[in-house]
Amino acid sequence: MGRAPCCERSGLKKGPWTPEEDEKLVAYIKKHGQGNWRTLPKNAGLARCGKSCRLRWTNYLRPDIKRGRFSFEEEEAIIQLHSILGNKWSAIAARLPGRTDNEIKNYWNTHIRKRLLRMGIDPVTHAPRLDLSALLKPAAAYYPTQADLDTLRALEPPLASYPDLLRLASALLSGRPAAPAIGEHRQQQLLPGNNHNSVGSGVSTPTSSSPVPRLDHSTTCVATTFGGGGASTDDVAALFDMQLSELLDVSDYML
DNA sequence: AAGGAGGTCAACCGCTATTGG
DNA sequence: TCCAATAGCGGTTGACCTCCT
Repeated sequence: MGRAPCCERSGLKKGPWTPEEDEKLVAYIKKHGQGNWRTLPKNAGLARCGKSCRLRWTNYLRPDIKRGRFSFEEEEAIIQLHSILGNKWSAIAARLPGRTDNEIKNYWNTHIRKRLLRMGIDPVTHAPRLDLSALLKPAAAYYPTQADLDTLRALEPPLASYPDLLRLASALLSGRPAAPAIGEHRQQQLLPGNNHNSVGSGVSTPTSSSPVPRLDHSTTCVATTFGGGGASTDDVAALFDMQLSELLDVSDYML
């Protein structure tokens, strides 16, 4: 597969699109459909390469694009999906109707990533980087102390406001299985094949080679085998991380 | 008021995947 | 099966904007 010569051809315009160019592109696609991006600019009377036209259309001009600030629900979904899919922006975008991969990528890099870092959460692994992470260290993971739970209880807003996290923390303390939590429910909803709001047909499903496959394990398995030695520290960390990120995410919105 | 710093986001770059001859 | 063309993806850049000093 050779490299596409694309924009390197001289005489093709680069940089920001003018309203006139937008008009031409929209009018052409409305009339003829997307078709062949390579020949589209010529047929539409645009001095742009096909790649540039495709990008402009998919990221900006498409009529179904939702513009404006991301809602809390969207942001929450992005964080959850990113913990499952990693930097698969197109796969994440396919699960957020009206949002483009570029928009989500930008939003992640400029907002969410920084906020997670500020909150002490690693945006790549989604693992807590707070002192709370002591709960997840191998030596303490299965037998956290009462002091550890007290730390969680002292959180503002109160941990009691988040029964799922509290339930998991209590399970950590008692060593008994945690009941299915909201994170599990959401993960079931968000995992490929379980989403009914998915748009587009070319959604790639994560494979074993996914960059962040940690949460491919069933959280139910983690929860029910918890305390019985069946769950790895990573599994527990992943589940706890999901709950914690939900807690911290909500608290950030309250600031 | 000026200008420097930092944030935002549209657009580009370079690569891989897919398709079709 | 091979190879070229094309589509699509994730990472990066840079112009523009806002905020701060």
